[in-house]
Amino acid sequence: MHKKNPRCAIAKNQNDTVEKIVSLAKRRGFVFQSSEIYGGLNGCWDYGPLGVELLKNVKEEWWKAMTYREDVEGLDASILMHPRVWEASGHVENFTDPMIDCKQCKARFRVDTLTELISAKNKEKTIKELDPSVLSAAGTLEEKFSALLEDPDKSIKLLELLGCPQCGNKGTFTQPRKFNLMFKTFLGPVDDSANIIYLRPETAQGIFVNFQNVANSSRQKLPFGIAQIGKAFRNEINTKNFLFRTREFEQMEMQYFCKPGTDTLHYDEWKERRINWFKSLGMTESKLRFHDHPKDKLAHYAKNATDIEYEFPFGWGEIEGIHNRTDFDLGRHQEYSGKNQQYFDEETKDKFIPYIIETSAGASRSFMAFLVDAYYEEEVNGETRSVLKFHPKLAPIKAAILPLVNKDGMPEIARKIESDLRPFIRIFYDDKGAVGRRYRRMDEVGTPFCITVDTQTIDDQTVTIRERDTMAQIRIPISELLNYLSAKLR
RNA sequence: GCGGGUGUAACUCAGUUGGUAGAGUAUCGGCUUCCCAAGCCGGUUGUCGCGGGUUCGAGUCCCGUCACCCGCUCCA
Repeated sequence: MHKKNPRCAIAKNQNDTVEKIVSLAKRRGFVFQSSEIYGGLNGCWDYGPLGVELLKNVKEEWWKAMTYREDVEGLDASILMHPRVWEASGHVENFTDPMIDCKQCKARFRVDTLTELISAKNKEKTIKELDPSVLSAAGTLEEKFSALLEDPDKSIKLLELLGCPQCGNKGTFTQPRKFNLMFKTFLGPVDDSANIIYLRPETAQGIFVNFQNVANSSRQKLPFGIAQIGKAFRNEINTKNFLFRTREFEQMEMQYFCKPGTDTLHYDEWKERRINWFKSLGMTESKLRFHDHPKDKLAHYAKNATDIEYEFPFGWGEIEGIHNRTDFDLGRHQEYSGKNQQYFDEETKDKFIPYIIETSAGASRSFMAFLVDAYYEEEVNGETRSVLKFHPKLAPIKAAILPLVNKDGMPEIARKIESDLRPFIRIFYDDKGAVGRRYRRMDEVGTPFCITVDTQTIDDQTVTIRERDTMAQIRIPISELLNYLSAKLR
């Protein structure tokens, strides 16, 4: 009866759905805007009482699925890392492209690739206008032009003289802006450029640099993985779509180290395991798909890459990436650190740098996908019932305890049940208002079970359990409650 | 970053040509209620996003700014 009808049946359009969820998230304490009383902070969100439970459950299920295995170890690396890490990883080089926009035609250009779009004749003419002495200096026209573009003082004037390659207008460029996606901060109390370090833009590097530590201390042999959950930070140009693109986010990553030649096999295996994880927690299968990266668009480190995408109301969006990173990362860290990152295979007696299969899921994005996927509006007796059909393992509150009326000894029995269950299960006690209203309140926050104490309870020590999705009730003895619920939550 | 839209109670929204801010829902306290947002009585809730300006007077007009949404762009 877990029917998966289109959740937009009542919502007027897709945008309404996100807005309703954002509203519900705030009203019921899932997600608040960061620093809200100060007007908010762009792209930052706080998890409220129910949100933190849902997020914790998502992470816990991931942790169990990924590390309760013989071949995967856990790790929790520091957010701050040695600056050389980000040189080795390629982030320093690749995260700092100055960009300009044409105010006229709205085209955007990377300054470092702008030179390719300008004709030689035009370059010469523009340089002559700006500073004729440059032309007589050594070097090719390309080099001179690029040098001017990179010069912080001269590039501004150069850009004023250049026509936009797309629309031809002059003087329509914005100032060049550096989009450095890594957050900078300072190690130590002195704001000295020598002390610049970064907030990690991904958790992966913390795993790579600990490869030898974990291998040596855990006595693992290839193939094996290292898993980590943690915050990462990217100074995104645009934040967008609620929790989907934020500047601070949480990743759930597992890097699987394997022998070259076996990498494709492991890549395929982890692809299947990872999409099945989302399915096993109730995510609608038709809203999940792989999006394989075309070979010509792969990142510099990858041999193969795919995204697990979820169909959000605003379209398909990546919730997890699975990449074959080859020996790029360990190779680079070996090169930059000077420390050997090879693995010695006892059986074949050969040494090699392991290949890495990466599974990198967004905890915040998964949170949002599970939240959006669970949201339904249903017609019940002419009224709209809004309900979050979370998998019981993910539900923030597992069960509510409701005395049908506040008299005849029912509250006393209900309170006794509450105190018996509370050490084991996240529960909620509610005696306010009509029971129908209480059921609906629990539906709205996704509580899978409601335990109701009624007159019959007083006679025979049984209670009803009302199931969220079907609204059907069964009656069981109070003494069986914990067993019953535990089985359902397992 | 550009363009467009929106910011008024916890939520959804009214608010007239500028004249001391409202509704529904929610929430809280009662009464009533034996199973799906029922009813009755009463109570609480506001930096009108923020800052300036115009004005005797600004939620309303102007400027700036912040945040959110949509589109473009971006997303090693």
